[in-house]
Amino acid sequence: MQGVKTQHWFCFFKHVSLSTTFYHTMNNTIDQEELHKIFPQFEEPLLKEILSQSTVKHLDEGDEAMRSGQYIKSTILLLNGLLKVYREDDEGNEFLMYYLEPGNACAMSMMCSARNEKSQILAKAVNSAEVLLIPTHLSEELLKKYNTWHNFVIASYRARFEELLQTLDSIAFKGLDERLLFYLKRHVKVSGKEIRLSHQQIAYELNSSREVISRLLKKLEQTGAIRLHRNYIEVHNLNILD
Amino acid sequence: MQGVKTQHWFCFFKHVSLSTTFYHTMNNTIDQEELHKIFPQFEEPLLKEILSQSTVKHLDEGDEAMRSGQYIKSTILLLNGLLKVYREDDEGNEFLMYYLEPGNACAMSMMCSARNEKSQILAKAVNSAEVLLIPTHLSEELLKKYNTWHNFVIASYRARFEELLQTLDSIAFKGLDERLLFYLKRHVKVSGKEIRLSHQQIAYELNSSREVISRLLKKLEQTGAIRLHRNYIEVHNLNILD
DNA sequence: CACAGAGTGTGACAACAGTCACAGTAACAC
DNA sequence: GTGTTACTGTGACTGTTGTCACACTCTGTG
Repeated sequence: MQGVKTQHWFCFFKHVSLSTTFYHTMNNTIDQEELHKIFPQFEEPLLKEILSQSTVKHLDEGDEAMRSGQYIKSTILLLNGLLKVYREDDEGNEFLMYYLEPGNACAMSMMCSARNEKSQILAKAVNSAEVLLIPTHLSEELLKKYNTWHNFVIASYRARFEELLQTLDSIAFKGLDERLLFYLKRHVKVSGKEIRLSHQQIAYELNSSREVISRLLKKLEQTGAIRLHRNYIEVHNLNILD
Repeated sequence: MQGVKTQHWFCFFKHVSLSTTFYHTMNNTIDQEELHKIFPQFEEPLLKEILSQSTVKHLDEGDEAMRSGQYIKSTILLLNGLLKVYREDDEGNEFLMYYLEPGNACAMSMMCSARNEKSQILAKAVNSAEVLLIPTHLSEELLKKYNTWHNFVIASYRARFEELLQTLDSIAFKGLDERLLFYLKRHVKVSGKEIRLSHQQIAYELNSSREVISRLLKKLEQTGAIRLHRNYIEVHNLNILD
């Protein structure tokens, strides 16, 4: 099992970028106007303060924005691209908790950096992505100074908590078939109806095995909800069975 | 199944209080000194502000501090007693997410009240308990005014998030045997080595069935980790298998 | 073209957890 | 005491998921 996973690891993002090929600035800077587009709720002085003290970090496909056990010293905001956030156990198993989209903040980074503690999760870039790193001390200052920022932080906590609860629901109460459906729906929401993943990759993110996922996908195809191809799934209508 | 659960529901807290019979003030007030003992990190002016505008609510065994779908208009702090926090699905299944102990805050209540949204979880009093209800507007004020309060809120978010992640781990990665062990350990931590629960009640909190739990407990007894009695489990050493 | 490697399909089997039926036992009311 | 009820134990069975073995297909490479 571990062998399969390791093998899988290296090819994991091979096909993901084929469909999501939007381009972005390769230089590690961002101007106020761009930032405003991503965070329209932030007022000008807040944007200025953020820009003056933060750094932009570029992530390539598959790069880890934060990993288990790592000390976090910044609040992480996603500028563009897509991050997948995983939970992993001691044996190297992982499963997907939720996605982060542009304009989202990583709740764990806020919590960890505020208390100078270790990360408990793993965040990986699906495609090329850029994150904004806001040093802890600034983030703390902003909290007192800007209501907007404070609300943003609280909202982020809540949003992530709720997504986590949804994931928990699907694991605790649902069979693998429904979990797969939930997974596909979420994938469609962030990446569109062409899912360019192998069955192995999906199995991996659901902490299951390829054969089982293949069988369930086959069943789904028979309902007409999806169409299977090599390395890619065409989604027609996932709400058929609701 | 539903029938069993309903039946079970009414007798759920029957035996819980036998072992945990500490007593507390029955009048719905609390003075500054008491509050300081529970929240030693809060400075005097903060305690005074909290006391001046908050109310104490008494909960009897089994009362719900918050339930799914309810609008939350206060931040909930636990003064004494013990709360169990559950997640429930649409079919009435529930499982235990974590406990709240005196000095803890309900993270969901903070998030919900701040945004005037509905609760997504269910919190029940294990034994008699008292909670402090802090109106939303005060909680918001305190956030800007007191660093201590702000840190407390952030710490609460983080603590609850981490406990949730632990629960998630045990569901996602572990078999029922290990989940049971995890459940028992946590129970011992908050309520001591005499677990006054029926197998049915445990099954319910793990979203499993009585027979399965009985079997697993039997196996555990054979290792010497526990000793089974009617309506109560005597814990010897749960770390034997680690 | 042949070949290698990744991806997919499939049948057989094992393990685990949930369900059912029923028996036995402790606690309690009468 | 009897009877009732809740709690516990147990064997048989089922369904779902994970595992293994292997065949087949697609794609890219030399």
